[in-house]
Amino acid sequence: MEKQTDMDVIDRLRAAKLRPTRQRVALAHLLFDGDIDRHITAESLHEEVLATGPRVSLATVYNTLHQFTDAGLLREIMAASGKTYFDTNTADHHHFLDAKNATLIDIPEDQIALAHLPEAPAGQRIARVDVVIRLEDE
Amino acid sequence: MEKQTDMDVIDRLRAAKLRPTRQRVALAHLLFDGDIDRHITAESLHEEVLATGPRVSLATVYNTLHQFTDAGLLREIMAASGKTYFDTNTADHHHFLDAKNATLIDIPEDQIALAHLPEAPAGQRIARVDVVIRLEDE
DNA sequence: AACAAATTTTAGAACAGTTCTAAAGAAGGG
DNA sequence: CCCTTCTTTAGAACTGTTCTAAAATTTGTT
Repeated sequence: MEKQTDMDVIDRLRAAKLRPTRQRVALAHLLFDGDIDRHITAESLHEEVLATGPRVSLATVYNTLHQFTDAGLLREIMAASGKTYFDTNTADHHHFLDAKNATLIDIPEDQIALAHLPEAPAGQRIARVDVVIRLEDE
Repeated sequence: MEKQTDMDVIDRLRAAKLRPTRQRVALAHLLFDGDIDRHITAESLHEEVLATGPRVSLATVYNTLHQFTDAGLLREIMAASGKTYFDTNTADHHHFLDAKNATLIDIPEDQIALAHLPEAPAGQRIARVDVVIRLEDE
């Protein structure tokens, strides 16, 4: 995804039924401009927005991350280490976890073949399959 | 694993280079007697031990869970929901996650076939692969 | 059994990450 | 513009976990 104009971002927010406030526009630019997949935490995004954009409180960053996640613009990652990570790549894919550096690395979905999955228990269905490959130093 | 005598448990602790204190013996019985795989948190185990055994502080439960994990008697599970879960089944296996009830269900390893895995990044090796199948209501 | 040394437990404080609260501010529609 | 609704905010509150320093227990040695 290339650098977006404010208008692009505003449309995106409107489509998600979120008012395009100054704060949300700034956060959306940070999250969705550029084409790299990002793994961010509330704290890291907060620091980032403070460094460049308008003043945004940490509470708003949390609110916004959850709203974006509910709207399908972000995905919450099953993280280690107590912190919640959000992934700007909402396609199905998996992760390497470098526990020592608390870092996640994307693995494209087609690089892992899940040959057969068990049945979900009665009354429930599979929402999503997450594979986390934990790394350690050689 | 069947109900163990204190002696069984004490030997197990000694083998892990842990002094068999009253507290650790009580916790080990709760964790390892009976043959069901258990998914516990520090808090849940603390309540359980208070209900039946000697007084054990929450700090000791945390300490013990980490010591048992380091000794390979427990495994820490990549959980959702901020809480840390410990699994008495230390064999390779995977989990269903019922997010609504914050419950984990074991999936035997042979019920999931991981056909091919990507290479670990240079200088690192794969420590462990966790598959979490997130469930939702039908 | 008594002693000293080493380890463990403990209560409570401290801490990190996240959510809540209630008041002030901004956005959208007539 | 004005009114209603939604959003942001600072700070308090909360949850799960770790830390601290003192008291208690365990172990090895006599």
